[in-house]
Amino acid sequence: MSPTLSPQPDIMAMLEDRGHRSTGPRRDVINVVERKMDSFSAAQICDELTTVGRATVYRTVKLLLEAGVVCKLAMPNGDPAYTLARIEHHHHTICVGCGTVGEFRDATIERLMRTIGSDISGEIVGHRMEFFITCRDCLAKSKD
Amino acid sequence: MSPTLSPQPDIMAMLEDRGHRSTGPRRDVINVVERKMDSFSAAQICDELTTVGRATVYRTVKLLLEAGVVCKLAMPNGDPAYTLARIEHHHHTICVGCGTVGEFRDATIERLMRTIGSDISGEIVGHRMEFFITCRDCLAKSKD
DNA sequence: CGATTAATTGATACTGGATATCAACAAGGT
DNA sequence: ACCTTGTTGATATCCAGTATCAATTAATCG
Repeated sequence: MSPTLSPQPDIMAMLEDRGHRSTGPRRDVINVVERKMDSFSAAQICDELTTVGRATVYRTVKLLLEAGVVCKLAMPNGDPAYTLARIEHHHHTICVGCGTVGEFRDATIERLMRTIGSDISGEIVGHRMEFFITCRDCLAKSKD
Repeated sequence: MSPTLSPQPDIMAMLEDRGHRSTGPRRDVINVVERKMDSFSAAQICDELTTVGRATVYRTVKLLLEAGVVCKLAMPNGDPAYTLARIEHHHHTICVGCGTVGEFRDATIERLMRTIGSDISGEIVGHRMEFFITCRDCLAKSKD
């Protein structure tokens, strides 16, 4: 029915593997998050899930973050947003016009990492990389 | 006396050029920021400058941010931090051990930007890039 | 210099994201 | 069914940052 972009593993099972219990509220949050095709905020989840407490929503999102199921990223203005991670290791493009978030992976970046590693006194343990773009649709719109 | 890392231009003058007035509170904030050799938070400035109101500190930091005098960056845990910008266009390394922030510039990155530009449907208007590292000192410490 | 005008200040209240507290509750093993 | 321990959620709190607005002050003009 839905055009499975990339079949999500059983997210609740992933959390159970990490030692967390399968509870109703958690399944509810996961169900909502799982359907998100674009970025979302924890507050949005709260709004859509009035049955689950605020604290639990934030806690569950945090668990998902730790499990790598979702990514936390920063919009151009710094506001945080979450996205369902569809690609293992990837980076984000964020349209400054409409806020749509895209994922991409580029081997060049990973190669660059290693290059930079040798320029830096210390050991790279991670990175954050976000590209702010004007997407095709917004470019088209801006042309009147 | 102090080993002038790179002679700071008159920051207050830069703000005046941007149409802002030279006021006591602003000069106070700038004086404190100017001396920062590492990253800092707006709250820290407030603590060190009890004579200046919270709102004014935040406002002034924002002006400095807009003028490109300071950079806002995100620590590994997402907490915001500011640093004095010493290099025109650069990226940051943040030590996850001690929180020390470094700046670096790499032509490869700028080249990469262009490469990626062609892979993305839309136009790149900006980017954010941060490297989380374990610095030499912390590496040494961890070796006992 | 002193008057005018518009920017600035700062106390206060507020927003929004997120976490701490803690008593009530439920999951899952025995 | 029972017990232990993880989980929940209402509430309070925290933190970064912004809105408000009357009082103040910088820069300009005469």
